[in-house]
Order: sequence, then structure tokens, then C-alpha cells
Amino acid sequence: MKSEQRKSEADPRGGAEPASYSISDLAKEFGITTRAIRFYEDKGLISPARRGQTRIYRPEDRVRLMLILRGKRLGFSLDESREIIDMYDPEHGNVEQLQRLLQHIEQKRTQLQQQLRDIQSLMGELDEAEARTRASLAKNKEH
Amino acid sequence: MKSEQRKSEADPRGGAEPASYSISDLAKEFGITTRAIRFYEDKGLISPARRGQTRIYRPEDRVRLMLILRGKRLGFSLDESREIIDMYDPEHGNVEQLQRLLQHIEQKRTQLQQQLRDIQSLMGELDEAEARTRASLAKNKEH
DNA sequence: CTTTACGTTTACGTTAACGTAAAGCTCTGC
DNA sequence: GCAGAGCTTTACGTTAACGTAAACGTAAAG
Repeated sequence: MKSEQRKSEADPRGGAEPASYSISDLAKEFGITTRAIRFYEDKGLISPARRGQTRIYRPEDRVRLMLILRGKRLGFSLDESREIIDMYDPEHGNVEQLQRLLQHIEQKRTQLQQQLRDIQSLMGELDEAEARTRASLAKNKEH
Repeated sequence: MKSEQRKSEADPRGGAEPASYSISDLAKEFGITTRAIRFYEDKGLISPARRGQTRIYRPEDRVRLMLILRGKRLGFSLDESREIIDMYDPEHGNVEQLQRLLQHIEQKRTQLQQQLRDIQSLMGELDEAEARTRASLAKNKEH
């Protein structure tokens, strides 16, 4: 066998999506360390299957990882990202919990709207900054 | 004198914008601690005037503080926020530095565009999550 | 059989961004 | 003149999110 064992699980179909990934597969794909991935597991954000000691990541685990990283890009803490991920399944049957979940969703939405405004204004200011910089450059060249 | 001395500086005009603020003025206005504000100064993001030992914040200092807080909302580190604030004045005459500044601006723009995409997708998912939650709620009530 | 490549757990170290005293000035109202 | 409010500096403590290293297991390749 050509050392293909420890990498992704053999794909019976054409070549669309592996059935599983190793920890370093995911680390490479997303440009992070294996330490980080294990850390996320420690914090309860992922819980991959195991073959013996070795972690096996399914496509759903990979999706969770993507959600975590998107959260990071938006400046969320791991706790916040976990809360968001938890919004994906309303298996928390309890009516009261569902009500709180709705409030939580609404609150996140408000925060995102603020971030959106922040981005818009910052983008506008970047435009101005670029203009000023180009002007400054022109002045330097004209001499 | 009516204890108005230690607060904001007396405003000669109608009542539009104070000429200066105390550190606790700003702390209250933005819902942060004075410790945080002094910390930002330590890190070189603000440098207020002084009357003796006491810090006096001008409107421009207040603006800088607002920029810092906006940066935080977008998940920027204080270093990143400083870099962004530094983009506001191309007094860095040197042509080479100006070129790098342009690159830096472009890079920030790219990052903001990614954040924008992240927000859009997350907002969509929040909508779906809300729908599922409401459905789950309905199921609970129908019984 | 030994090297090489990958995986594991355990544990101490590090950085950013403040929090939290402690100890001391300096006005202002009473 | 003294208490109190608000300012100062100095300094040690804390949390999050990993980094880094040690010490070990296992399986394929030469």
C-alpha cells in the first residue's frame, strides 16, 4: 500500500469529497497547527471520531472547523463561536431555552449589523487614505 | 466655582462640542475603564495633553479612541488599529514608505471584503437558525 | 531491525489586553 | 482643617488562545 492509509480515507466515488480526514490534513488545508485543532476539541467545539487513539475527522467536523475559523475572522472568541454553532440544532427541546436562543440570535444579528456599519465606514476611510497617499506620492515625484 | 472645573472644559459656544474631556468623561461615554484608556496611551495609540500631571483629552483624542473601539468591534488587535490610524496622515514623506502604505491599505481592504462575505453568510445562517427554532417551538406548543 | 513519518498525552511557557489593588497628590465643599 | 472625589504612578494578577517541548506509541519503508 502506498502510504495512503494515514491520510484521507479512500474515496469510492469520482473524487468529490473524502469520507474522512487526518488531523494534519485539516491543519494543512486551513493553514493552522494540529495543536490548535486539538485545543478546539479541548474546548468542546469539535469531537471527532477515533480509531484507537487516532482522531478521525468527518466532513461535518470539517464544517465545524470552518465555522470556528470564520468566527475568528470576525473577531469572535471560541466561546462565542461555540454559541453560534450551537444555534444550528434546536434539539434543546425546552421551550424556555428556545426562547433564549431566539434572543441570542437576535442579539448576534444586531452585533453583525454594527460590524457591517463599521466595515462600510472603514472602507470609505481607506479610500480617502489611499487618495491622500497617492497625492502625497505625486508631490514627491513632481520634484 | 461649581465643580465644573474638573469635568469638561467650559464651552464658550452654544453647547455643541466640549473643547476637552477628562479621562473619566471618556470612560463613561464609551463604557470602558480609565485603566483601558491609559493602557492605550501606554501602547502609543493616544497621547493626550497634560495640565500638570492630569491628562486632558481634546476632540481629536476622542476620535482616536473611537477608532480604536471600532477596531476592537472588528476584531483588530491594538497594533492593527494603530496601523490603521497611522494611515490617516501620509506625512511619512518617504516614497518607499508611501508605497508600502498603499500595499497595506489594499491588504486591509481585502480583509474587510472577506469579513463582509463572512457576515453575509452568517446572517443568512442566522435566518435559517431562527426559522428552525421557531419551527421547533411550534412543535412544542402544538402538543 | 532501525529509521522515518505521523500520531498521542502531559505540561509548562507566552502574548495581548486589560483588572485590581496600593499608595499617594490636589482641589473643593463644609 | 479635614473629608471626599478624582486624578496619578507602580506593580502584580488574570484570561484566552494557543506555542513549544518532552516522552511515548505505531506502522510502513528501506
